[in-house]
Amino acid sequence: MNTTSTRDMILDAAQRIAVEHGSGRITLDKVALESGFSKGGLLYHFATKEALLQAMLERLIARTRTVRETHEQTLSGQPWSVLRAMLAARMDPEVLDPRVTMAILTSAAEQPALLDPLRQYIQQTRKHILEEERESPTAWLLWAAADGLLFQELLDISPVPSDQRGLVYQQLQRLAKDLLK
Amino acid sequence: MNTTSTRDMILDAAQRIAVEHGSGRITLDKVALESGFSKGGLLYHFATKEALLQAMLERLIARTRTVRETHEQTLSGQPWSVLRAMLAARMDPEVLDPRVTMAILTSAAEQPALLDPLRQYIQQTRKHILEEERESPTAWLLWAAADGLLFQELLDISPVPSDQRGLVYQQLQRLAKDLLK
DNA sequence: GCTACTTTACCGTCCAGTTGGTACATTGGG
DNA sequence: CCCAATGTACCAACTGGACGGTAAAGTAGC
Repeated sequence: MNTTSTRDMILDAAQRIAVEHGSGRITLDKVALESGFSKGGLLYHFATKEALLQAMLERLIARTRTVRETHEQTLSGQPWSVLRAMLAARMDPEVLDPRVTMAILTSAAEQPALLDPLRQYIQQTRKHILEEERESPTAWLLWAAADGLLFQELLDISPVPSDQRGLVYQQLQRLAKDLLK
Repeated sequence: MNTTSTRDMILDAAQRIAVEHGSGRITLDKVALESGFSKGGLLYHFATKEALLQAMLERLIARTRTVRETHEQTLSGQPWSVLRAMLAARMDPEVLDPRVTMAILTSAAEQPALLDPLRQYIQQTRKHILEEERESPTAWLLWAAADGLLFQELLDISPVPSDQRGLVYQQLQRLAKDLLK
């Protein structure tokens, strides 16, 4: 069926818009223009703009999950392999373009339900972690640190000059290895 | 001059809008209604909507700075007192209502320059920290963790159930004390 | 009557979603 | 095997409301 591919073409266009228009607002008209379809065409495949954004988010989550699972295999057997794989996946620039993330987030401010798939994924990951490790405030703190680094990047509000951010990230990995046993 | 107080009344109204309307979009019409002034009245005091949001942000920063300085006095003499004071100020719910923060952030997605005052404050704080301590990736990581906790709260994407988040915050304070010496 | 402040009425633009189609493929009854 | 009925994919034009901003006309205090 050609349908899936059309939907993907539209989502690709939406992502390109997010990237090109500086993480600003995604509009249906812009996506229509960029994708080569008419607005009516878009709305045939995604009933509302929210549905389109949700599909974008879901695709992003699916890709993140895949990358994480790859890292999990590398780390399997080691303590906290799931959390550490998640942290590693976060750094993969292929998956999580900050500008795309930002575009979804701004829409989420007006439509909190938009992030429901993300919340579900987060809870799955939490459960997955707790299946092999005990509760640990430190672990959740490191998770928050990873989120913080992402958002600092998104908003360009990092206290650290860009050429030194790699060190901070390495420190995150190191602490994950040392603090959690 | 009465101007200052009127400006503050308008900013208060804008914050109330941010809180009541679920961190969604702040509009001039809503702020006008809430403040009791007409829209023309608002625009006399703030030339554009962006100026209004910027003023909101600046007031927020000023308040955060005050709270931080109070904590600094308590911690003065101890290592990393500035960073630790900053982390402590972050926890103060009086200052940083997540919904107000979110409202500013969503506007910032379209107007990146809006956050310039914040970026300036961040760099000041960084400098202030480096005046008494050496570079430390761990310190910046803890800062990122504090940011991450805030954003998780904003977007309701914390992996930790709300009744256990206090433990994570405590862990942040504890690590700041133990890891940095 | 000048200055600081405030209002009312209005404008232009942006944008999600609707309407009423067209073109082409699929299918089932005779 | 033909063709009418039905479904799928897509489009161009339009609608209506939200929203940022403007213009001109007040009004109150000095």
